[in-house]
Amino acid sequence: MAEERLLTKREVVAEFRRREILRSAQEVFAREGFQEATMDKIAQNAGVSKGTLYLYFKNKTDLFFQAIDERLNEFISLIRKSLEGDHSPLKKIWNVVSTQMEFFEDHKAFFKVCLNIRGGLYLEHPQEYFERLKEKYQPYFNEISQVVEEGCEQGTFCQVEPMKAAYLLAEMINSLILYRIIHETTNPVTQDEKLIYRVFLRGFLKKGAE
Amino acid sequence: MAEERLLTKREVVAEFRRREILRSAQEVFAREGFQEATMDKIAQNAGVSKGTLYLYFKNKTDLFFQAIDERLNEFISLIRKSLEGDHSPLKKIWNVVSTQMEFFEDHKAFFKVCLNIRGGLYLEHPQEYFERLKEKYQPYFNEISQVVEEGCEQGTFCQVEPMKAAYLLAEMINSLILYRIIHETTNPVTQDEKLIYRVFLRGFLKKGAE
DNA sequence: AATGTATATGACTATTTGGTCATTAAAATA
DNA sequence: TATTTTAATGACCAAATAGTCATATACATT
Repeated sequence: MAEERLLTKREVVAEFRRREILRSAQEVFAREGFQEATMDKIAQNAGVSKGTLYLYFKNKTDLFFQAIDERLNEFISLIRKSLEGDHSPLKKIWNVVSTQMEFFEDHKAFFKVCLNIRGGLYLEHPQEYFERLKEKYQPYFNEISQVVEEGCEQGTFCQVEPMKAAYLLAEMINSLILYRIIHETTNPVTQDEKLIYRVFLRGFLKKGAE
Repeated sequence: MAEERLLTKREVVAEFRRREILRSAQEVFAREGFQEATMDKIAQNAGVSKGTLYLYFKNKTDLFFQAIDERLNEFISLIRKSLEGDHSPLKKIWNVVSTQMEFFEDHKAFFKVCLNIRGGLYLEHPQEYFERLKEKYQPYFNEISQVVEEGCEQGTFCQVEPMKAAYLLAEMINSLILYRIIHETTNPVTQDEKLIYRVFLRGFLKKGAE
């Protein structure tokens, strides 16, 4: 049996603090955006002093991106899981659509933060962070474009630059999430999922396929 | 003949200043985003002192939204013009796609500002401004959804919530503009216009129509 | 030309806030 | 329990910057 040192009380508390700060940061950033979310608010919300934030995170930007990182990992891994196994490209597209729509339906605040980053922050943050995030997001686009490529090879989809198709799909999904947020729609997401699925497929399906 | 008082030198200069400040603001906001664009930078860029900015605009937010307003008007009126006359819904969709893609191809910086607003600023600005902007953008969505509605009535398009179709179209276009920006694509936009047109139409066209 | 009026200026103020650090408290260790 | 090590605190600092206002300048009017 491996010699597993028990965690000291110190380490347990530290881990707990870290998580509590991240949770608090996610909350405040989502609610107020980057600028309005002050370190004081985040600290207060987490029930620690401001100084403590700096024991666990280098600076505000660092905290921000670590807070996002977690959720983004969760999202990416959900998408990955939904593409496991050897389903048809059609089925995989459906899985992406429904996974993403449902995820953001449950995390509207996080969705806003994502838009926020894409639109604004890469003007206002060190390039370095934006690059890292882009890298993080890349697998998502890669997965989709791979599915499209499969579809092309199998002759289900018509010839198209797979990455562009991936962008199109991603934004089509975003558009309806945005629609739901702006119009405060509450009816089931399934309808919207079906709409996107249909439009996307019709757009890319080869005549006669499936 | 109406008694047209000539503008005094004062008034001419004032109008010139106003325009020069707006132009400068558009430039700096587009390049640096809202936060990083300081009033000092804008003033310097316009070749006036900071105090002068406040003679013409209430505050920074006001200047920002007025700067956007102009471009947005230009955009909306281009879209409107492209929809004038009684073309078929198909032709109109094509006009929207090509007008929008070409406009933003020429105004990438402004496109970023738009994303910026949509994503972030409505967390960080007085609600009031966001509402006004939303109102401003509304005609765009109305025009498109009207075209879709026409198409439905004429039996060209299949039944669909027109406003959702409008959102979908708008974001599909955005997605490829974004793609072009991120991948620094320089090949002609026409290809991308065609792609969107095809996907959108296939998605919404009734079987057998056109 | 002299006087009055509107505009421009930029040093200055007030505030906000990210980040620090000397001090205190708590936990590990001997 | 005494001592050492580590973590937490929050008053404090420095920098940035939106917005102001007394002064200076340019224009209009008589």
